[in-house]
Amino acid sequence: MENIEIAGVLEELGDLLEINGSNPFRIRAYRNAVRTVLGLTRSLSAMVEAEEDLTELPAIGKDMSAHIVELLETGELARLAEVAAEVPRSLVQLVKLDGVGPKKTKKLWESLGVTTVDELEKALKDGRVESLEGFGATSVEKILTSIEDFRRYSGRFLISQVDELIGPLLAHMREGPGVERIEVAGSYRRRKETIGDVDLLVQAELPAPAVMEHFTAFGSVDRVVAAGDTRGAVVLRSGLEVDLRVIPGRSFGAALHYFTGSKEHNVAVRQIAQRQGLRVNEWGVFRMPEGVDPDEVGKEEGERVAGGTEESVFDVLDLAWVPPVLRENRGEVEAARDDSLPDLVTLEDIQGDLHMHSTWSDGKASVEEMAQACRARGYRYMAMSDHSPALAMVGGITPERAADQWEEIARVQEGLDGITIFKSLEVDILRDGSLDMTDEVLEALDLVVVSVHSLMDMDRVSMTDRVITAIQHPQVDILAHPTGRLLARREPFQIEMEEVLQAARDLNVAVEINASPHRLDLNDVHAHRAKELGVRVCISTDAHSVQRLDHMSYGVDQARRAWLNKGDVLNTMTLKQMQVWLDRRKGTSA
DNA sequence: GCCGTTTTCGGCCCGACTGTTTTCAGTCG
Repeated sequence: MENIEIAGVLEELGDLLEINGSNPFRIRAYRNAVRTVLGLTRSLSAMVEAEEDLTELPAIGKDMSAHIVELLETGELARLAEVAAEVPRSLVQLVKLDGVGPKKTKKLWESLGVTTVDELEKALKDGRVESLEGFGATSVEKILTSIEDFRRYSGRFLISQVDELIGPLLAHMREGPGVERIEVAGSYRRRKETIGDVDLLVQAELPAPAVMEHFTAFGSVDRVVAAGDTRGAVVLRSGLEVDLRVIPGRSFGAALHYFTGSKEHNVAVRQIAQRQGLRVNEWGVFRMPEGVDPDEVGKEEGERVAGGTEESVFDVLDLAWVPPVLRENRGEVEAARDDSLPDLVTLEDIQGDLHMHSTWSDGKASVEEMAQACRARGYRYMAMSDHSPALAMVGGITPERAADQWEEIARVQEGLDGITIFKSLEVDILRDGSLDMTDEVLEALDLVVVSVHSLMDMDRVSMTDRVITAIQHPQVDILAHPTGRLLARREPFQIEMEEVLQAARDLNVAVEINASPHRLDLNDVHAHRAKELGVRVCISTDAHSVQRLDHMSYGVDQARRAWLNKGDVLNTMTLKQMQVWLDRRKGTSA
């Protein structure tokens, strides 16, 4: 059983316990355990196999550990069956609807016998819900809308989609009356791969009803969800929800920190504050007078000690300012305290792009157009890495055509100075781990990228063997999009990434962070693990057009979320260093 | 259910908005 499936079972059990009215802290314990499991780079199955003590993992205690072992051994969980005997499992779907939580779910089920979204829809339409205590005509309408949305946009938005969608909104808000400053917080500011909704912060003197009016009047607003004094929410026609908070200047930094999250990061920061007798909320940092119970006083009670800027919030807690990409409570708070935060790689550090396509396979631009575009981006080198012939549908390059392409590359190179074009191919990894190209051609290439494009439903052991066999080929330099995932479309294939990364380290092969916003593969957890193991990470766009070369920034964001610094990233090397690296095996085998 | 500079029991982050139960519970982030 895969980690993601184990996390799914624990999450479902947590949801059911919540509907059943269990201790809220027990529910939180399940949520925390799910988070830990999803963040692992190794499969729990392998860890249990190696007789490792799972309770060493954060948020995994005696019970969780036993649950995991039981799931691995039997594929089932007796505790889940027990709870499911009391609470129908389908109810977890209801809790996921906007405006419906565990309490209302329980009420709907106990009073009306509703157990599924379809049954709920029926009950909403025939008036049975409206007559229930705690519900009314308005909530019926709201829930019906959530059901519609749930069916229409059952997903999150890619960060690149959000970039496109909110540009016009930001421009609109900048023209708003009394708007002094505007920032996007939340997972967007943390540069996560996908975004659930957008958190917009506007600095203005309160009260500021004109700001809220201006916000809800934006042209692309489909409907207004909420519109209070300081908080509003709208859904755009694209289905993207945008939350707006209006914040006075004295609190803007505290609010920016609070709404940037993550939730887990905020909890960790609050705990530190608590130990220092300070209270942190979105309005500022406050020192509480002796003997005053924070629960008994107002939100801005006590002596304000910080809040205008984000820096001031960290500073008063004796923490270094933490880049938003690191705020996931994965050690950044401790690092901020010890002043040991990483010096993260930046887009300016990138010296070249080592994975792209041209019209020789399925790209839209010629070799020359791609080369010109790379030079215009200030790169010193690039790899022209079209597909190998296994991808017949995209016109992969056969051994016979390879020489023709090299001629063209040589011709383009002659007319270009300041950038070096590496002869390359993105070679398919075949079923048995062999490469879809003759050794002769592979040896003639400057740089070899390999990747999996077929038979993605192999079992984990076979897929892991397949990929490791492939990178053992002495000509391989980079393993591209190592898990094959397509965000919001295709799950990663099953592979034991820990073993692959260790093999890459031993073989001195780099692994890719594919910068396409549809892939961002490796993910942050795996890329961080690569760094820990000393595996070189390469950030590449896999661009199929000139414009998509600009996706590099998404890849850099992903690398930053993985704590990578310049030295961890292959394509921050100078041309000279890169040429030495590409020759690395000649030195060792001689 | 987890965890320990608050340490094996007792605590676990905090506030806004909405609708409806006219004083607050539920939901959300």
